[in-house]
Amino acid sequence: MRIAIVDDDPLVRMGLKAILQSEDGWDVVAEAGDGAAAVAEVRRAAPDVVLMDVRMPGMDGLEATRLIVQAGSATKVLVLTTFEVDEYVFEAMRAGAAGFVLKRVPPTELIEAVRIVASGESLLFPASTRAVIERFAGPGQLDMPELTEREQDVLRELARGRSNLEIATGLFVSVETVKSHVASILTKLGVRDRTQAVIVAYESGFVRPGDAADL
Amino acid sequence: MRIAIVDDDPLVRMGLKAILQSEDGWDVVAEAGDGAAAVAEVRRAAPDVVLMDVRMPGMDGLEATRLIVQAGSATKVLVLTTFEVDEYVFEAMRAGAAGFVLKRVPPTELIEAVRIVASGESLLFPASTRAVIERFAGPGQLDMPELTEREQDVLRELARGRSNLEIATGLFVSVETVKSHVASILTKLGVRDRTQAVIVAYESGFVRPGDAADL
DNA sequence: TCGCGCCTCCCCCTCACGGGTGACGCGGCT
DNA sequence: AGCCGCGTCACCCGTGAGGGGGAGGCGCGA
Repeated sequence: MRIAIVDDDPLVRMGLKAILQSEDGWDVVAEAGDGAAAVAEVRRAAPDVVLMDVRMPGMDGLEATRLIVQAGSATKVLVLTTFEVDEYVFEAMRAGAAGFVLKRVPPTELIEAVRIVASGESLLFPASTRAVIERFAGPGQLDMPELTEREQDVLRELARGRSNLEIATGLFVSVETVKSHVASILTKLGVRDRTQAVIVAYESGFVRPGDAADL
Repeated sequence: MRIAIVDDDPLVRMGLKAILQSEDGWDVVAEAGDGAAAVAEVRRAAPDVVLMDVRMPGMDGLEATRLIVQAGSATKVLVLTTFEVDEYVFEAMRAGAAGFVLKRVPPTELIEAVRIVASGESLLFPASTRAVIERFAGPGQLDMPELTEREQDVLRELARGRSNLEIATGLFVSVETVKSHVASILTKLGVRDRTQAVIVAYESGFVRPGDAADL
């Protein structure tokens, strides 16, 4: 197992190195103190796993992760962080990280985490998993507080790509009524047309990918 | 810690019960062999955690999970499954499950999992986490193979709610060109209007919530 | 060399959409 | 009683959007 360690604090690097090299056959083949150096080192050493700190001077760990993953290397990135900032988790996932753990986890768990990401699987620490589930699956379905019940019905229909006429027949009302609701939705959401309304619906979590499985 | 066990196999229930009751202060306060009974038992016993099997005769575990979560109880649902079917994971997350683990995990991990979900956090086993990350963060950004480069550019603009004119100025071409690209996109995606195109873009993962952070 | 896909641009035509305005019945709140 | 939000429906009007054509340039492979 070939491992790279990226952290701006030399002491943290030493600590991690000591933990990881206690495993038979594990080798720390590269170290870096900032994102740019990390990208270069990974390109050079082609490790199996990179332990990547988030907060670093210069290029941060998330940007470095993005570059490493987009370079198409087989190297897996395990992001380490001191604080449980949800936004880091989402950014890290989008950057292509294979895992996200807290620095303070016990050595055995850290070793297990490295083993898991090296095998192609992924893991997040429990609080992040909760955040991800909430964001992914959503708190059920958000309820656009400013919209009335009926308006939410219409917005759901909009988000399924229905025309005003289709919505009207589906909701058993006249097209005029639908238009009136749509107009109200547009002004309340502060958008220009139905397309933007649908985008807001997706971005806000009011509807989620998977809701319109058909089409 | 008050726990409910839901599984159609009495032997599995016995096994789980034995494992969980080996912990001090942990009590299995309800059991059920199908989804409907599970919902009723949880309503009656109000346990802290439910271990929920997916495959069951009658109402399955995912539907039962949905009902339990939507009922607004504080009970956390930990879904157990024999096979690593990704689709189950997504359904479980959307149903509101707090965790998703394989039945075959060692007892210590199962106990740890129960402890985690009871504390309000969540966990998934590593293969599921990988699947979730891939689906959530996506493989970067999918590339609608049937669309040409330029058409993908236009679709991205559509997915940000831009009008034809805005797209034209943004891409430094004429409105006519944009209209022609849009027409091509609509026929290729087999949809009727730009709104449906945007929906397809979201549903297919071509764009993801967060891509249009503005608006 | 020819064809073909892609990108670009143009014209005409139709219509669903969206803005503006007004109206009615209903229920709840004061 | 009065008011107001909600849901329902209606009409007019302007315009953006989409369908159906056609056309030229460019690069690439047959």
